[in-house]
Amino acid sequence: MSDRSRKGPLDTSGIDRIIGYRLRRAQAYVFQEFKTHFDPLGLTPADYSTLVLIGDNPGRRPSELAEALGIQRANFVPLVAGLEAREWLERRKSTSDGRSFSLHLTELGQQVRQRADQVQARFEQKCIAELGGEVGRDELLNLLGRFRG
Amino acid sequence: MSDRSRKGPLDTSGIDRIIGYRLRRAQAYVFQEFKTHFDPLGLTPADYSTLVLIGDNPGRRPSELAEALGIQRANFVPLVAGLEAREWLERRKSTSDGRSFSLHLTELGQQVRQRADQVQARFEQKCIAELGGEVGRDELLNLLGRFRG
DNA sequence: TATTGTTATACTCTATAACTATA
DNA sequence: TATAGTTATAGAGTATAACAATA
Repeated sequence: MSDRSRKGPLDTSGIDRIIGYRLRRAQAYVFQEFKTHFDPLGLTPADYSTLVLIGDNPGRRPSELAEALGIQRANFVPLVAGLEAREWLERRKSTSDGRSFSLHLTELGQQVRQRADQVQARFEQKCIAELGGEVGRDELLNLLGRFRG
Repeated sequence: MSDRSRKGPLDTSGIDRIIGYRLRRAQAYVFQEFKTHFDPLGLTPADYSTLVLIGDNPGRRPSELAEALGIQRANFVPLVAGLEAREWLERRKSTSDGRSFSLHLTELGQQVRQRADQVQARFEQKCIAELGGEVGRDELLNLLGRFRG
């Protein structure tokens, strides 16, 4: 029996206790699954969260939305440009502040959001099943919410 | 009262129910905190997990370790090169397979790992406190482990 | 033929500084 | 002078294809 060819599985107990590492692995897995679900719609995770946030908060400014999403306002620019190019949202010049404008979903954008919400609901059910039911999902969101709180 | 200057906080209830989004936010926060803790040691999150995994599994091949870490073996190359350049690990040519070699922590690498483990233990305590105690930590790791399981 | 480590490359995400036009 | 949106850019992280040496 050669000692080098078959050593059995690796000991991952050390890295498996690192919260940040486990968060990275879980996030990578869920994002990958998310992408396969949303690929037919042509929506990235960032696209979808932006669509939802603007849909729920019409008329807001880019910098407000970027901050709520936890991204730099500079990185929000190409995101908005992409959604605008597909005519899913529109910018309306602010009457009170010439530097700024407000963001709104178009009719088409609202339809896309509705379809995306249905895909999200299906994907959410898959995640909930993996988490062992809605109690597990609620507990996970609760625990994640304790960071930064 | 101008209707545009003060609209109050945004409605984030939509995005806050998206598991992938919440995982991204939590992971970004924990990684950022991790980095501030590990900056004095010159260790990135990937460096530290690699150090731990090799320390717990001396003599393994790069492709085994890369797979266990969930990264491409191509992307593992510069990671190992960086640790080797600092003389924290060494490669020993395999006697049974001329293509491969085994990875081991050097004495210096083991010392660095010990110091890093202490930093990690402190950081872990901070995370546990934010999670409301060890029960919260255990529950979080348990839930994260249900993905991909 | 298949596999190991490697190189090259490209694409995404993220972070920073600086510009412009307004305020 | 300060702020909003924007541009440019650089650095990570990640994914793929292909190559040389070895099996």
